[in-house]
Amino acid sequence: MDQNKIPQATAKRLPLYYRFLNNLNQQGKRRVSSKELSEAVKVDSATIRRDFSYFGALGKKGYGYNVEYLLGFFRSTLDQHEVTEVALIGAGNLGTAFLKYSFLKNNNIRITKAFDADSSKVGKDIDGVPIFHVSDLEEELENIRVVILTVPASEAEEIAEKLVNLGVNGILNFTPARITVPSHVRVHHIDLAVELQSLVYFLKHYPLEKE
Amino acid sequence: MDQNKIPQATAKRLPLYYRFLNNLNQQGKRRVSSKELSEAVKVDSATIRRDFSYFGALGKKGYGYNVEYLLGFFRSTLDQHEVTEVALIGAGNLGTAFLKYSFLKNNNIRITKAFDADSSKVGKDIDGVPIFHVSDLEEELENIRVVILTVPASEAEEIAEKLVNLGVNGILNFTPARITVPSHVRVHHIDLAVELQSLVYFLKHYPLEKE
DNA sequence: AAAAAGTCGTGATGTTTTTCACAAATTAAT
DNA sequence: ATTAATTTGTGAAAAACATCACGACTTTTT
Ligand SMILES: NC(=O)c1ccc[n+]([C@@H]2O[C@H](COP(=O)([O-])OP(=O)(O)OC[C@H]3O[C@@H](n4cnc5c(N)ncnc54)[C@H](O)[C@@H]3O)[C@@H](O)[C@H]2O)c1
Ligand SMILES: NC(=O)c1ccc[n+]([C@@H]2O[C@H](COP(=O)([O-])OP(=O)(O)OC[C@H]3O[C@@H](n4cnc5c(N)ncnc54)[C@H](O)[C@@H]3O)[C@@H](O)[C@H]2O)c1
Repeated sequence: MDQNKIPQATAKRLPLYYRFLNNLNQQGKRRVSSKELSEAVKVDSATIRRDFSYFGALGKKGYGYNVEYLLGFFRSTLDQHEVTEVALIGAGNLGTAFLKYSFLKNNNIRITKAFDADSSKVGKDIDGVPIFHVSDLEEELENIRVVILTVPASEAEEIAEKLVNLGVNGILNFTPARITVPSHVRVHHIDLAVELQSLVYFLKHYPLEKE
Repeated sequence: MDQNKIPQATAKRLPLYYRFLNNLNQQGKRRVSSKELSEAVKVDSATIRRDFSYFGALGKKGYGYNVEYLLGFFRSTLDQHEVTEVALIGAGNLGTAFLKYSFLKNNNIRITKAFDADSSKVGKDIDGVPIFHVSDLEEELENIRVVILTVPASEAEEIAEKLVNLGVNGILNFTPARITVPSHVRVHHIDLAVELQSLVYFLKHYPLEKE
């Protein structure tokens, strides 16, 4: 659908722009330049202008961008007018933290169901999100298309396969396992240990100049 | 230090390679090809060979790579022979999940101290990590150079400034705030809401072909 | 011993992403 | 009105990254 020509790097920044535009709007700001936005989101101003330009001419020369207009534009581009329902598998330490966090206000995303293999957790709820047994995935998942995966790494592959069979096509994978999925399924890996370790590596091997 | 010429994209993959090599080694595997590794970590085999080649000729034509040798090489490249101590600021939902997770075995990283503003948490410990009051940062932070930041977004900027003044030069920032730091400080943002939202965006706008 | 199969390292090429730099347009100041 | 200051949108260039494809070498098979 839409424009298949929006670069992936651009697409990844859209939610970021959206959030800052929301902030600006709430602060009552009417206009904003790519330079200001650049300072706020730490993305080069030329990159921001380029990003926006893929969607047409959203700004005005000499003026900048109208906050309200831009916000509205991105709201619909990001489908923020409707709630996206997602499920979470693995209500452990990390999973619980996500369940307690609301993605609704800023992202219009709601975790509506959680699943776990631990029967002592099943039947309870965390911040209003009911926890089902993972064996009930088939009956309970319904038409949810996006899943947050926070199970132990050893379970990841097996669960992922089940999810795919149930029609899931997006997985946000927090396990260290690199799961194998058919090409029509999109997996984003967030590998916290790798992030931490690579930060440490950069610090030791890429000394940054002082000022 | 070392080679300033290792591409950032390569550097980010090193911890991933390291983890899989560890797995292979524990499984008793003696050799591995870039093709096998590629299937495991989902990175093109040419990319893997290119990545490795920045460090010299680590493999042998017709044979592949010796697991133990490669593992040893990356262990020292990633400074895995010594424990890296990090601190965590904000022992809330997300912070607690991190405190309960051990980065020691696979990454040789240990969270040794946590800080929070909530005095009901101060003095306790989570899985052996003591929680101090954030006002004691100066006395307690000592020579810790890397910090995981899991405070509310509104606090991020102020805390970050304090951290920088205390000599921190690496921040893993989980808050949605894009913090401003001097150029000698490295910040890696992990923006969970953005990750989730961009996954949703990709699914709606980049339909993947079925097989 | 020779042939076949496997695999690395890398020059060359292709792709994606970022950045520069400036004409064109608008706004603000004098 | 005129001039100065802003700021966009984008062609062009640069930088970063990924992939192809093959010679060289090793291992395995026959
Ligand atoms: N917590 C962290 O800071 C952290 C850091 C890096 C990586 N991770 C990764 O994130 C994942 C989750 O970590 P965690 O700390 O929350 O672990 P955890 O053990 O606290 O939680 C895992 C949860 O999954 C449930 N579970 C186990 N098997 C299941 C199955 N087959 N189906 C459904 N649920 C099942 C368990 O009952 C548990 O509630 C792990 O893969 C871990 O490696 C976590
Ligand atoms: N939990 C999630 O799933 C999630 C998702 C996306 C983003 N985030 C971001 O991660 C951060 C942490 O989220 P959370 O859910 O753990 O929040 P939380 O409210 O549970 O935890 C924040 C902790 O920081 C402490 N704190 C407050 N002010 C402080 C200060 N000045 N110094 C030190 N500690 C202070 C609080 O006492 C609390 O313990 C937030 O910025 C949030 O936006 C969290």
